[in-house]
Amino acid sequence: MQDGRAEPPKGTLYRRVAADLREAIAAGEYGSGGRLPAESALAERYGVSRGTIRQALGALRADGLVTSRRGTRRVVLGTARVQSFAELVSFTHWARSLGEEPGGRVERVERRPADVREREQLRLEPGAEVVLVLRVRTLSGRPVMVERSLYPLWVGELVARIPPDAVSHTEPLQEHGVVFADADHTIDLVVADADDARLLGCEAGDALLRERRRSTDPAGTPVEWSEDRYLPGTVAFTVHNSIATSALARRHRRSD
Amino acid sequence: MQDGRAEPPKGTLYRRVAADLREAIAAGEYGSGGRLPAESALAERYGVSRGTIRQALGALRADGLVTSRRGTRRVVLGTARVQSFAELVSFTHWARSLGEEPGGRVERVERRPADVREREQLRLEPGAEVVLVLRVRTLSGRPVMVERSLYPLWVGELVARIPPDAVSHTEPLQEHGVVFADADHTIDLVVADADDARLLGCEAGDALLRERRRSTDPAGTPVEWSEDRYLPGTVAFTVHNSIATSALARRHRRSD
DNA sequence: GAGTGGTCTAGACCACCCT
DNA sequence: GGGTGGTCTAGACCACTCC
Repeated sequence: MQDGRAEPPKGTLYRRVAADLREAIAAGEYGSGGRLPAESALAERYGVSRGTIRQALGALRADGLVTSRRGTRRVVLGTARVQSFAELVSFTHWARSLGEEPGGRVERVERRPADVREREQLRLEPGAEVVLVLRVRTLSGRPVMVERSLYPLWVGELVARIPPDAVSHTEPLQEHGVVFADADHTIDLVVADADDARLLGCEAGDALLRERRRSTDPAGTPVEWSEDRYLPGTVAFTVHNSIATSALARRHRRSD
Repeated sequence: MQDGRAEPPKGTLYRRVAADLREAIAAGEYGSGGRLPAESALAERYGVSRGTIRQALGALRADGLVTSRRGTRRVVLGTARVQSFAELVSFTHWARSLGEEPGGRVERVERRPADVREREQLRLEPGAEVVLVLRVRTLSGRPVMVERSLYPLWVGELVARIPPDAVSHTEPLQEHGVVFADADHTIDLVVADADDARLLGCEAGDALLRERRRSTDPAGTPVEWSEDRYLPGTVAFTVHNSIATSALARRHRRSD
């Protein structure tokens, strides 16, 4: 496709073009702050239509790699490595991508009726039950996070069958056809309770970084509602947004 | 455009269609978890091509309002209100959108040579100077955040000329042609230092929620590098991401 | 005024989901 | 097998930036 770089013919056209452009940008071919070739030039170079080029560039735009503005060529914003969705929803994927050894153990599994709020989050009928799983997660043996996950029964029954010392939970779920496709995240600060302190080896009252996450499958059905609490200094969340597409929001908290 | 709803003919076609669909979803016309009409049906209803419909639906997809999957109709994920980019980058915009009274005062303005890291973030030449502005931000008179912003000289000189008691800084900047178009955010937890404690009225050593943000203008030129520290309980950050487009990332912190 | 990205059209084929 | 969204093409016009 392009001279020096390997280009295995897999995936759709625009994904291959996007991957090629990503590599070129990462290799510094256009420099930081440099200008990309015009869409028409890229279309000719890759032998595809302008629409396909625009699809590829749209992906880079969403990742915050390039600008786009009418009247001028696109400008390289940065070379930031973008993590996959799996690395976001799965602690195990994330840890592995860091070269760290993910671990963990299940502290508690509980099946009980869902309360009003839980039913709303998981879009369940009145009287429906949920499965609560409390886990400690470790990086290379060091506890870094406490995870409280809530599953609808059809998912929870699969989760409950996973061995307590299994490293990954999303992987066995995938094998049973439970796919995570969309997630809403809320990030804020919370104070460690007695459970957190015991499991993480900190003091009750210490501050923890909290991520609450609601995940749905490709059909839009909620499959998980989780609250993760991280020890300070172990994790940071990064987001890119632009005047065109903003997925990040800042929310006020009066109470909760 | 669509019977009941007001539809002023402003903006591009696909934006008008998107706005109309957003309203319909917010009004619960398809229900939560309900299915949208097929693209072809929408194209006919609005009298536009399928491509335009897809552009509109792409915007809703990016906001996490609907799913998209080959073979099935789109499903409504939620009705979440999406905040504008301005509400994210500007404290003032954000506060106003909450119905709160934004306030603040400048504590310190300082012009000095940029160090290596600052030069890298703002993409400046060796020897370049920057302007540092330290501000306290309030909601309805209550201090909630300390902001340390770094500007390249050409922006900093404009900022320095803004009255110290001005509520908004981004608005006067906009009037001088400085537009914020893209931003990278990093969110984590940090411990309050003596300055933070004094300005926010907390204890040194207390935990604060930190957001670091690098913003660029439409041409891709860095215009601001800021570190904001929020009192616990005053703010939460929310993100939507999907297997298709992920702008959020979880990063490991060994040190910083 | 030339060059560039943003928008829009009309049509085609394919991969996938469902029944 | 029928319906659906995903991909791709070829062309057109326009709004904007910059020289």
